[in-house]
Amino acid sequence: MTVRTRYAPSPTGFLHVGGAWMAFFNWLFTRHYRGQFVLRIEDTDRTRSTEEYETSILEDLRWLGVDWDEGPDVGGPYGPYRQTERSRLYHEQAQVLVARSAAYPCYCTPEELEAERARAAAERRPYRYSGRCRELSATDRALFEAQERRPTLRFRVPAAHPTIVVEDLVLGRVEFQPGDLDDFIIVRSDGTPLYNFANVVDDHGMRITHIVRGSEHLSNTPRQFLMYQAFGWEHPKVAHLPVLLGVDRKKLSKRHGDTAVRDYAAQGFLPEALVNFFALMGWYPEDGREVFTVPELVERFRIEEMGKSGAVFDVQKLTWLNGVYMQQAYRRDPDRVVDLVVGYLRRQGVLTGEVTAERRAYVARVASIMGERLRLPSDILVYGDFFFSDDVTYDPQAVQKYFNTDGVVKMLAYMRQALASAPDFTLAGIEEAITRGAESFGVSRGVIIHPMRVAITGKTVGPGLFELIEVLGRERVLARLDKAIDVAKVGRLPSA
RNA sequence: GGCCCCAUCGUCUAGAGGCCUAGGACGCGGCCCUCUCAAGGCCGAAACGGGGAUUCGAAUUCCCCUGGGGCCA
Repeated sequence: MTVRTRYAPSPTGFLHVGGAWMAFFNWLFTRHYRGQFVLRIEDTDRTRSTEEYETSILEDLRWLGVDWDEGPDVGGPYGPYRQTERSRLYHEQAQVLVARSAAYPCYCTPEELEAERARAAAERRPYRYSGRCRELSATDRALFEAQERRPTLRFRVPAAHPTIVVEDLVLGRVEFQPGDLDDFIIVRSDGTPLYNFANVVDDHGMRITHIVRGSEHLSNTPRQFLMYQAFGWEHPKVAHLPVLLGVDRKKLSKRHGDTAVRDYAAQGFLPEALVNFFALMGWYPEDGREVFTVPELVERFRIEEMGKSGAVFDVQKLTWLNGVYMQQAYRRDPDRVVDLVVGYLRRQGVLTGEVTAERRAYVARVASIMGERLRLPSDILVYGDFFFSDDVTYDPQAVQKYFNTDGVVKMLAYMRQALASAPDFTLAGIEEAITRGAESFGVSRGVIIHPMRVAITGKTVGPGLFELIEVLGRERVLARLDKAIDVAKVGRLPSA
């Protein structure tokens, strides 16, 4: 039997990392079994659903590398793949249930139901719909209709039904007592289907064999199983995955800051890092390895090994993993990393206008000497803002520490001349000049290097000094040394 | 309120009765390396929510409690 699964987002916002995580595991499970993955758009909330969001969700899924075999954009044999285009099906299937007396119209008004609920609360017993419309006669119905009451459709939970057993692929066996269920509504009085019901119709209609979804749907499962039974359909196998949590251990939501996949994309997180990180939230291979290619994940993933408890989305670990993938990406395709960095610098307004080949080559050189420091494109500015602005910002602590020593001015002036007259301004030439400088002052190179770094970059951290001097070029380095000498003469920042 | 799910270091987790003085990773601290930072190497702090029960022996099984989450209302 071919495995068929689905991911069914509502196009009411951008793809969320929680949703992406769920989509990814559905996809991973499906690909592991060489199955078919269906994308269904649950756009019944017409007030909040938009085409733009739908498009963006498809884009973001593709960006992550999650592809589908059937969906609203590619079609397929079991369409349509948008719920709004399937209303006729829900209506037809509802009538099937009514015809079988598995569902019935309920004319109770919200006020009447509220009264029932209040009474239950007063008597301190759990509220369940009384079932007063269960056995309405034709006359009763005619009477209600005459009052222009618009009925909802309720599913008739079979009396004396045996325990409903859910064999969950992740949670194991979970039992539900039918007596705890009341006759639930499947179609609203305005004729629109409820989530649970539409889901059953869609999943069966789309020949879904395995439902992989969030654990918030576990409680819906017995109701859905009952509906499958009433239809005479075999229910799909189910797997309920935990929900992703924010740092406060609450379900991840927009309150937790950046949660949209495109926010992460915009920050320069790589899809392969994100996807690898997703895999690690809820599943670990037996050998404890953490870095995996997607094909490896597809091969090794087993849904039975999924964790049952909710995982906190830890950006720090994601960032670390992104660094791992950045290095790999740089080794394989430096242009890709340069593109990311250029994109970041443009968004930051550091690069403006057309990025010429020359400008790009400069960024590429900066990126190359950044090495492992580049975990995210933004690290280019964390460690190398001075590459993109001649107006160096001096770190006060750095000035304090390295410009207060006696002889710094003299030493910087000396080195300025040494670099000005260095026969060749290559890495070797620069290193030689500095080494000679240290010798003539009778100090170790570090004594010279630290103040020079502060003088040229304004900070104490960053790429190797020789490299950075070479990339900056003689002219700019000399200008910065001149300026720094003025600063060092005062020994502190000019009070500005 | 009823029902259901979950529970190991700050975080992601390994662990399916003895291999656990509870392992790894991120993060954190220290040392080494080193022109700084990062990377790398070494070291360290850091967890089985509580209580019963079963067993020669429990992180691992069962029960209760607590805490968190969800569905229905």
